[in-house]
Amino acid sequence: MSVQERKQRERDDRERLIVATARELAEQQGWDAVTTRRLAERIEYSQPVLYSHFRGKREIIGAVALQGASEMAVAMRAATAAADSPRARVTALARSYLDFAERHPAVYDALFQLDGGLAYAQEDTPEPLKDAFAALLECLSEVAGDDVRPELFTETFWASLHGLATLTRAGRLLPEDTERRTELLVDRLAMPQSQLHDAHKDPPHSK
Amino acid sequence: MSVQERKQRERDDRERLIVATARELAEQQGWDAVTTRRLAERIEYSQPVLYSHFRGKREIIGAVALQGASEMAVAMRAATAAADSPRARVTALARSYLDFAERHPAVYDALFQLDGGLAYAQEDTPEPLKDAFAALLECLSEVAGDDVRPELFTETFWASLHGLATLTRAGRLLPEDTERRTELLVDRLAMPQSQLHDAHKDPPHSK
DNA sequence: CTCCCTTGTCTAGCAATGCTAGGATCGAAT
DNA sequence: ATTCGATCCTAGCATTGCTAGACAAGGGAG
Repeated sequence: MSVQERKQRERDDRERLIVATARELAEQQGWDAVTTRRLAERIEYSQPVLYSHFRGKREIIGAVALQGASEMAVAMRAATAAADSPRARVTALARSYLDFAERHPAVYDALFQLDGGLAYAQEDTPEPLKDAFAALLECLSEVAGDDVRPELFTETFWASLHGLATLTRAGRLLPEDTERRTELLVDRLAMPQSQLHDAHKDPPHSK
Repeated sequence: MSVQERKQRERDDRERLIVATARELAEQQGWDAVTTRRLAERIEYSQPVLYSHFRGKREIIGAVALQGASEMAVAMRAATAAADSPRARVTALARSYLDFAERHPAVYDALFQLDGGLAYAQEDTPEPLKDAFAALLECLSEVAGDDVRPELFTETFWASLHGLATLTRAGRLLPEDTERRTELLVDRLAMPQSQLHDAHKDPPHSK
């Protein structure tokens, strides 16, 4: 019995090695450089071994994505915990999100840019993904305002951050103004505390 | 001399045919299906012909992207022209942007998702791209507010739209709430007319 | 009208990709 | 010690982007 356990443990180790190596390779040279051959060579096994752990390259990307989602959730919660006002929390959240995307571009790609074969916004969405969204939701609910569902607000804020992250990384936006764009986003999107409970009374519509 | 002109004309026709076919194929079956072989077969030439017009697949994607940028600029200008208040113009702009992304996913991918070998946010950025950004800028300058550079505001708003567009199309966001998310974005990001000239007096900061 | 030579096109092929079939090998249980 | 099953690797397939080199067509000079 113990021998089977050992084998299973070795198998798990190897699976972790595969994911870690894929991630490392992707961070170093981009996902295009992550070929099954190179990956196999780095883990010092032959290619078919990869397919005994994962259905294919997609699932490997998916595994990296899940790992990244967990880390991202941790990072965001840590960042928001250090701030003391709702407003400061949102700023910290936004910074931490964009910082993660910038420092782990390959992981961010695996999560949101590439096809990792993961289900999103559904029941069978993997736990780490739900949790990362939950981390966003926890912080952003505070400043959503009374006139919008917190989920809807979170989705919108998240999409904005995602847009900033991807366009910047793709060279569509110059990185110098990232901080200013972040501030703008937080300033305008997040409801100031004072308006949180009387937003319905005097909505600042012009017409 | 006339014979050379004819040849050049035929060459130009064929180039247009290549781009149009690539776009069509991409819209029908996705960019993955756009292989040099399939493309060559559809235009009824051999693969090397493609390389006498474009350096490679990337440049073909780039050509589709430029075409798309022009069309997008036209669509956005048409949408905003029909509205009469700054606020209505921004809403129309946002809807038209997201509508374009939804109806021409392949073109949108060529523009912002794939590598078409184009320069962005630089001097040598192709004219159609600059113009598409200008179309955004024209409309959004009106509601940027006094405390932000119009360019910065446009970039941020654009990034938000881009985030919504990509996350929705990738299945990360459910399409049902698109309209509500758009409204939220416009409501919060676009400065209401009334606050345009006294935003500096009493900024709604909570601290 | 005939020959040549440029221009343009195609056939065939290369290296790299994701993925798989089939055989070889190793080790555990009898 | 032997059998048998799990595990792994060699070898290969089809497809990809891209290119070299052969080949043909057609205009210009004699």
